[in-house]
Amino acid sequence: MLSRPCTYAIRALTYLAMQPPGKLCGSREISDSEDIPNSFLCKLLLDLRRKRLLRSHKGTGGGYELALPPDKINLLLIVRCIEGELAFTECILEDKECSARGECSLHDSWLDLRNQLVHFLETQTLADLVRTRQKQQAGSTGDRQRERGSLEDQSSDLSIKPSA
Amino acid sequence: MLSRPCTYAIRALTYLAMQPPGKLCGSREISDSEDIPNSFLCKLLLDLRRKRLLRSHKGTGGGYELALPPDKINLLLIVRCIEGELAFTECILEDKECSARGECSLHDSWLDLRNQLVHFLETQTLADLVRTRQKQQAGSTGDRQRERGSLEDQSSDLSIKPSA
DNA sequence: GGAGTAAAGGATAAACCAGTCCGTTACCGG
DNA sequence: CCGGTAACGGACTGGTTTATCCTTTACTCC
Repeated sequence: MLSRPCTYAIRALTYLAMQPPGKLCGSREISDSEDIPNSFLCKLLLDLRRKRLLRSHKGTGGGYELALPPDKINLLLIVRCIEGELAFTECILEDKECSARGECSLHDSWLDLRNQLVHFLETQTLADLVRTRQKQQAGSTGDRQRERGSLEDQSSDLSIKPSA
Repeated sequence: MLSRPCTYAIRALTYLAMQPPGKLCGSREISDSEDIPNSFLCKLLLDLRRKRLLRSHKGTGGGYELALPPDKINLLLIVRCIEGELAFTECILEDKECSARGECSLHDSWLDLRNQLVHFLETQTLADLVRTRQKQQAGSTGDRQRERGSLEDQSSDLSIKPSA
């Protein structure tokens, strides 16, 4: 449904969204925590930086941080960064685009569904994912995050905007 | 969205659904008409035959025909033949299945959407696709289907409700 | 039964995507 | 300004998907 790189990107960004503002995370930290192949993640992070979804800092103590507040980054944005702008524009039955109506036998009913998918991705933001994750972790073990104390602050914090 | 083999299969079956009952079509005829690589199509047709969606006949005058009336073959059936029974059961963010709730941060909202997709595929039958195609061809050039006369009979037949 | 035709199916090849490697560049602290 | 660190980015690998080739099997017609 979503490509592997896409899911990696979403998970990496979610991880970053859970960090206290200003905190930089190295690619290794992210890939270890999220169980993503490091070298591959680096490429994705590079893409995301080029598309201005995150900022990077080289050298000692460097790393990545979100370039936007988590509630301003929706999944569609991420998917389009990774898959290209044409994600979800092509036809379900042919290779071509056929955005015009009536070009393939499924088109009209399919368009509906696709719009729903796009809308779904558009309304789900990193802030939403962070919230869900925190709920899950609170519900289950809830001890993997203990070393960072900022989770509570953030969940109240996410609806506003930080960042430069 | 749908894999290439899936779209090939759907188009091939749609082609067959447009034939008069009893007519056999060779793999070459189908692949030429639908612009699908012939050798690859043969494999797909074989799969579809094994799953009892179509019947094949060897030898002179042989070929393929649908094993069921077009309004009894929905897209989900076809997709599952080609992709396997587990199509659309996996999670959007992880590799695993996580059909149980709350296992990934997107799960609940995603389930909704996935159910809609499955429902969409389930309600669209070959008969529907044939109808749409015929409308399109009538609208545009409308001369490529002239040699077969049975189109009208079929379309009156198709409007009955399938499902379940 | 033999020639011809068409599906069956295994072996193989090309293309694409996911993932790795490794050298380079840039920044930091001393 | 030097060594360490971490992002950058190109070249490469491996596996899966997509597609082809070719031999075998089965059927029809003569």
